[in-house]
Amino acid sequence: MKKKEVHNYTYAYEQIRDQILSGKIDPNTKLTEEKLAEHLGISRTPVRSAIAKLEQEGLIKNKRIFIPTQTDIRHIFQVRMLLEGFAARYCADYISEDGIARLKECVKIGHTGTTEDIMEANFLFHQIIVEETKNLEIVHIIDRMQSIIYLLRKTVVLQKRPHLIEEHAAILEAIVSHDGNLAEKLMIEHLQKDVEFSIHRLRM
Amino acid sequence: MKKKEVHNYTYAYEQIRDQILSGKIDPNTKLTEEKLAEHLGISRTPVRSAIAKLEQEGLIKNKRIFIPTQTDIRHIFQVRMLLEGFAARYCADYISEDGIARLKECVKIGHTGTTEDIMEANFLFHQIIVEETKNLEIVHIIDRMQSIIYLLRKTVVLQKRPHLIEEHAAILEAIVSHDGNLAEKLMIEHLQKDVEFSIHRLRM
DNA sequence: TTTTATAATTTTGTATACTATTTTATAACA
DNA sequence: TGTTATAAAATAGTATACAAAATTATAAAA
Repeated sequence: MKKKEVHNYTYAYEQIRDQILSGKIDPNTKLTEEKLAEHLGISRTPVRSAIAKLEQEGLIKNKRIFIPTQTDIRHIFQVRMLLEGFAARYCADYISEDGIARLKECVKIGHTGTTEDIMEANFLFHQIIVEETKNLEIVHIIDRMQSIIYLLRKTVVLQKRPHLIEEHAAILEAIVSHDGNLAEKLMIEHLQKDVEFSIHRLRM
Repeated sequence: MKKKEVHNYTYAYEQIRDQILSGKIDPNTKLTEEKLAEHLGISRTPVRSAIAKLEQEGLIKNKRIFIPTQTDIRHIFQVRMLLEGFAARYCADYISEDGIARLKECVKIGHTGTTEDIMEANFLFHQIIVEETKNLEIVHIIDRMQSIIYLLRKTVVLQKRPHLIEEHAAILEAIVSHDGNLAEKLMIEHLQKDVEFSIHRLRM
């Protein structure tokens, strides 16, 4: 019988991460350990651990929220194209029935849901494909990039990039019909369009 | 004029990492903060930071040196094949003169050097190709995997996997002759052979 | 006014003490 | 002998104090 009390450093990590990702912390403010600690009602020690982790994940740099350059984004998405392209190809052969059902649901929400729903569904569409590889290393790498990916997802959804959902539908279709080459190709093109649209819209 | 005094947590990180990678710490011992701190002549605080970082890099898990399963290794090398395959393809078009010269040197040492030299040259051969992409995201991902990669490199070099250096030479030749497709294909096959050989030899 | 030097302040890095938790050893029981 | 319960020891998590470093404010000089 294990009571898993959550440690303060986990609490601090999740709180700070979520506040950054949801835009609740102004990107220009300097994140000082003492203020964060005071705000969360804990001491500096667990806050330090949390910041260290967030720095390693690239969300924070020099105690400030990290805002990536155009080049940073292109590099990150190059990695996404390679890993998620592979994942899509893999899915065409090995995806589970449950995976297909969940992907279909994501596409459906993409057509009918609220903005917030669409944000979540877009995240999930990619997440499901990645997780279906059962490769935890890939899952972790994508996970570590979520902060930056979130920025772009916000842009393409809020500013309604054309054909976003149709592209998801096409990728799903390629997977369902076991066409791995096509699934990979479509995934790479899809991510490429996200980058170009976002970089243009964010005026980078 | 900035005097960059190295902090204790950096010192601790490097010391512990190097001791693990060089096999100076028995893989079965439990890494306790206090003993490490005492051994390094510093307090627990910077040691804690160092361990946290090493845990995130996958070198340590649950305060013990992490020994990957066969599946872990296959997953990590799947990522390597994707990223380094891309890197090799990229090099065929864009590698610098200096890069080619350094790769040639690695192949040469592979034929003539001591075991230790060959270890270093093998590391460098891959490292140079990865760095030539100028994609820091890819560089960092590969970097975070070095602990596991090191294990396999040790195996293939010490146990003299056949054709190891010849494969490097073939990859280099494909790069020099600007054949990106071939360079990628050879790199993937090369890594695949490393995995199969090592998993067999390590009896996993 | 701008620039530079110095002082004051803030913030981080480290040590240490204390508490909570986990692990290990010991003893009681089946 | 093996299993479970309890005590003890070891270890990790946290708070806090203080020192070192970085940052900011202030004053003096050009």
